[in-house]
Amino acid sequence: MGITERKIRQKENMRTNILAVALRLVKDEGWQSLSIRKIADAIEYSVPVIYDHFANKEDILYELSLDGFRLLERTLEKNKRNIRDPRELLKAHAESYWNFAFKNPEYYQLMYGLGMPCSGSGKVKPELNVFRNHIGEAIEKIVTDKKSTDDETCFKIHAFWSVLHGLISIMMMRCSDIDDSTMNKKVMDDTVEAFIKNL
Amino acid sequence: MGITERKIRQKENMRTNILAVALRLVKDEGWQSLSIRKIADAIEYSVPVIYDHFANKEDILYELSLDGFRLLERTLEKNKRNIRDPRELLKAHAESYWNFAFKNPEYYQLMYGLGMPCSGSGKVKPELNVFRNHIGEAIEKIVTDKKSTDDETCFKIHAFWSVLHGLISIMMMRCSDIDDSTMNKKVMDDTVEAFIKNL
DNA sequence: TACCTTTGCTAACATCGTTAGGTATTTTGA
DNA sequence: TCAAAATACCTAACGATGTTAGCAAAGGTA
Repeated sequence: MGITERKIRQKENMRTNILAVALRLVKDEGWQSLSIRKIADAIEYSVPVIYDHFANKEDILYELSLDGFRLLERTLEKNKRNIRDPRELLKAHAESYWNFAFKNPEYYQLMYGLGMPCSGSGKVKPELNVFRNHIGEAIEKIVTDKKSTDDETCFKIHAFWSVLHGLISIMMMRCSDIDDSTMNKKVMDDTVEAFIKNL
Repeated sequence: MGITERKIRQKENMRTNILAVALRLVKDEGWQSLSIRKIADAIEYSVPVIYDHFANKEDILYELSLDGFRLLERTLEKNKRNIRDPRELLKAHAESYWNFAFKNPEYYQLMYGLGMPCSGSGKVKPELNVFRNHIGEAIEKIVTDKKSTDDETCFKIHAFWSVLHGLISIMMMRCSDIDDSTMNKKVMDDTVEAFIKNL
């Protein structure tokens, strides 16, 4: 039954093609101007075809955001494989997180609903825990040597995530402010440094 | 010429009325469902009247966000009047900032473009400096006693702002996560405490 | 009275997400 | 092999959006 398999492959191709085209449009023109009709145009099919593969526009955006999480997770996992010292690992994670955000601002904005349509009512994304899992793991390794309760560790993870996310999202919304661009990076480095010392 | 003055007053009334009605709609139904036509309906005028007072929808949202900044600034100024010890003042500012965000989530989301339409391409808001000005002032007072460069102070301000904003926006997007609601507050308190000690 | 500005409206345009319904084409089952 | 069922794909529409053109009535001014 090679024929049906080819059909399934074609169907999946269509799906990934829609996502790829959507991402391209977003990178070129921003979230605000992404429309179903533009996607249909770009894949050279009529509009309803898109609804054979996705329930609605939000679904497409959601799926794209999952791609973003997967991409981020891959880089964090690479750190984990390559770096054994937990403090160095934590620093590398922070750096990777930062770089991911500014190399893929479209992804980051979508993943965390920055300046996005309908992010408030969207599904809760379990992938938000990517950060908690990886950064958390590194922090826990550092902390186990010391005398810290689980709660305290959890707080540290949360605080750490917040600084990073705060710095990134504040910088993203003031992107015209070039002065801040070097400063933000330094603030992050300093904060990470201070954090690790205080663990 | 009392007549023309009355007319001007009426015009301003219309303007503030539009803003008030828009805010009400937003609080009731969320940003996503705010529309010019709904506003027109609520003020009992036809749609084009709104465009006599605002250039476009984004302009209305922008103006609303300025109201948010003013509201926040007022509470910070009240702190400044009432609290003299800079460390206590800084703690109070953080608390006020936090409370403002969760008492007025619509405002906060609009001010910082969380899950909002077209926030990316909007004007740069000089009012973003509200935080820098007030929190910065408190931090500087604490720091002047010590040996710190201006740059270091600036970094501290930025880092402090980032933790707060990060905690708030992360909590806002995971609003279903009730467990986090108490934790976040504690993380903030702890972080503020740690920050002040490290200044 | 004649003119002009203001005030407000109706109606339209273009775009959006989404869906109903139809027409070929292909696959399936007897 | 031939009818039936499923698939692939389209056109056309619905309702809602932001925005604007153009017109009518009202009020002030000369």
